[in-house]
Amino acid sequence: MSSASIHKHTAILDAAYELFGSMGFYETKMSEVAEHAGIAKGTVYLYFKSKEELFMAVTRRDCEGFLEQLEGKLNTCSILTDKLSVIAEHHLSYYYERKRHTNLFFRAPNNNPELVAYMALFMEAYMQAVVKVLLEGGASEPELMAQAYIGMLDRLKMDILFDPSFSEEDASKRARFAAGLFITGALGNLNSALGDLPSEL
Amino acid sequence: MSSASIHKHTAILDAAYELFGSMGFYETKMSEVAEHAGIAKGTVYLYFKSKEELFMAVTRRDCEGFLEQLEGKLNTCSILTDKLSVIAEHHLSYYYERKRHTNLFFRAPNNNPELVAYMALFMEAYMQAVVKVLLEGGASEPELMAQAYIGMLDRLKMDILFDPSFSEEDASKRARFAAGLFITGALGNLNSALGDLPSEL
Amino acid sequence: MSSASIHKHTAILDAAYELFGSMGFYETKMSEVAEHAGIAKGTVYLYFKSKEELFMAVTRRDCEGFLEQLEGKLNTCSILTDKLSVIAEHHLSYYYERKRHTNLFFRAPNNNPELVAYMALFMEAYMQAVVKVLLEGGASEPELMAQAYIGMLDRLKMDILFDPSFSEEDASKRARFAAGLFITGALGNLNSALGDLPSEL
Amino acid sequence: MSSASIHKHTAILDAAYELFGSMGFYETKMSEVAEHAGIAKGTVYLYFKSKEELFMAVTRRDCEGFLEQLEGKLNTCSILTDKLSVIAEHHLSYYYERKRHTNLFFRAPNNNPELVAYMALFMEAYMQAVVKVLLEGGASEPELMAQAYIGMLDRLKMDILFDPSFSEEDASKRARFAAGLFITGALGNLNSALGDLPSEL
DNA sequence: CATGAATGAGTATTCATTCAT
DNA sequence: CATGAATGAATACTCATTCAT
Repeated sequence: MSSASIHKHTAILDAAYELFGSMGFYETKMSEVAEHAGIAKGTVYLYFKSKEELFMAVTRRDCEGFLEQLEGKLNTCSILTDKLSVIAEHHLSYYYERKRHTNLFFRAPNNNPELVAYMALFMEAYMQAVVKVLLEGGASEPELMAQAYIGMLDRLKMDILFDPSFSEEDASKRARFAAGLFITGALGNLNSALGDLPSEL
Repeated sequence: MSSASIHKHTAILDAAYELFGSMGFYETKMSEVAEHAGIAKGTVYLYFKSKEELFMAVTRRDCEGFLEQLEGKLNTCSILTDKLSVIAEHHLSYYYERKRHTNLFFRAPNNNPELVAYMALFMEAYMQAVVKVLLEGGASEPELMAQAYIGMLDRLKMDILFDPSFSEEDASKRARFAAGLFITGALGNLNSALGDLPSEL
Repeated sequence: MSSASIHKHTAILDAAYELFGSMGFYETKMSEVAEHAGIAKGTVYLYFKSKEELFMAVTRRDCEGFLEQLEGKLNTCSILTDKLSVIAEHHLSYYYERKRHTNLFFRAPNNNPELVAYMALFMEAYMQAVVKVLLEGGASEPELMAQAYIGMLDRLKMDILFDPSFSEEDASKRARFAAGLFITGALGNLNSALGDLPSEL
Repeated sequence: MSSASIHKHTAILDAAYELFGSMGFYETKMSEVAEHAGIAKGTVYLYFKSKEELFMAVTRRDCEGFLEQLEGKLNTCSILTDKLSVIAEHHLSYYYERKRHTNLFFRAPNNNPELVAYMALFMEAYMQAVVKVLLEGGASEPELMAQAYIGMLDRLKMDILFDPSFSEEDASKRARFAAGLFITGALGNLNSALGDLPSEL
């Protein structure tokens, strides 16, 4: 692929990310993607053979970016708790930067097995990244714990997406809260009523 | 509304729930809904004035059912930890029963402000139900903690939706795990490396 | 037909006249006609077997009223010029009263042979009424002259329909103008250039 | 616009003129227009963005043709009476050629302000063309006289439209009759009863 | 006679995709 | 490689009419 080709390929992905992310799959028109990318409608099909494939490519690029950035950040620290904090900060700041593009995930095409499969792979990869950290801490049931941690983060990101007044600082504060809660649990935060806590929990 | 009318109203909602839930909004045709409900196409429009309004009605009925069932279950126990377990069990079992209908949430229509507003209300109501429980335990920052707990549960439900071999018993086990992790945190589960835990967390 | 029936029959015609006249055939809904008439949708069909038949009935009643009123007015005078004035005044005042209901004529149903035939009959009857007057004056080619006179009047009524500021007095003035022009021609109104008028005209 | 585009544009207008003219707006289907034009349904929308816009374009082309031809014919003669004859001949021959397409005017779409506005403009332009001729003859009240003349012609054309046996020669004869009547009035044609003609007429 | 719930035929319009240039 | 004119499948919604009550 020539350098001009690569440039055009990227331009299409950028335009598609912008539109799919803000409008969703069904409300985005291929002609708009072409227009945004500054090329002709037919040209899009020289690079991506269908709208669904283009959506897949956009999703893939975004997810890979998420994981690569996470790896990079995790490599900057060695202590377990720092790593858990890094995960939380990354999750929330990533979505903070993408608050205008949430429909990439919420409004994906229906009935596309390939996309479902890819999203499962992505979730698995993300989980394994967290599992790896937890295993350094000797966790038992690391996969469930990883899922739980990711879930906490994912829900705590929601206000970021929907509350326009949410600041980057708020996001960061939430990240620290999440890491703390995950590590120490709600116990220390709840009163003595929990003295009744059954031992089997 | 006559009894025949109510019956037809319900039949349409049931058919729409089935189809929206499994195919998503965009891939569900009004003619299919009518056929499933055993009535003529035009009749659907006597009960719901548009496809979007029908989708809203289906969503509303489902969300209200979720909250009502949760309230009912919470009223059967009084101890804080039991309540947290009940929440977890409810969340996971509810989705377990609906594993074939996940697209009701994942593939909703785009650009529908009314739907977005309703989902925000629902999330708020769910969160408040959890907050109420946590306040009995004297929690500080109960809203963030509620969000975090719900997030954990939501992610832990994912395998239920996507893994066909997932059993109801697996769901129940996950619920207990989630409640335990939320209350005591990962600390007890991780090794001494966490002795380094910075105090500000 | 009972008195209640007659009342209902009339109520439907009145409602239909109102709606067909202001909205046109295609933009008027049978359900609206029923609602305006204060009866149920199905009841309309007890009196008129289709929308087209109802439109025919409305048209027929209106045209018959036009002709009957004209006859009545013509009977009040005996001089030829008075009668021509009466025709003109009638034509313009009739449409003046109906300015809100022009679509009864302009927006009739397409492809309805029965309606086309009726309108031809009406025009014929109107023309014959004028012909009868002209014959009293010993006109040759009375039919063409009648058509021409009616045509003049019909066009002169247009401003009435479309110009909201048009007053009843304006309408009356136009009627007198039309009668005068018809009788004496443009000749007296035009300058000597018409001295060149070829004899064969 | 390329030559192929212009050709297609024209083909659509021709097909639409044929169908709107004979069936009326509401009974003409866009798919039929496309079929008549020998193109695909979607292609029509590349040239005209809606059925209403297409109707407007057809109407506009027809009305402009009417006025242009009239101007051309009027320029071929200089004497007032000739010009009045030309107007009459044009009016009647034009509709004679279009006898199969009367519904372009009689069955237009309802509630289209743009169309109503355009038709008003057309009528005004037509009237002004006649007014210009009358002013050369020094007429007072030229606008009312123009309207009256046009009205005469318009009514005299009706038999052309509805009587299949009407010949082009008949049309021409009517045109001469109309011009004569307009200029000299009915007076010479009526008997002495008109001696009573009140002076104010 | 009166009702109004139910029917289902009918159509304008969109937009992903193709392919001749 | 690039274009953009052309295609045609696909679908929500309306409303005249019917008929069981």
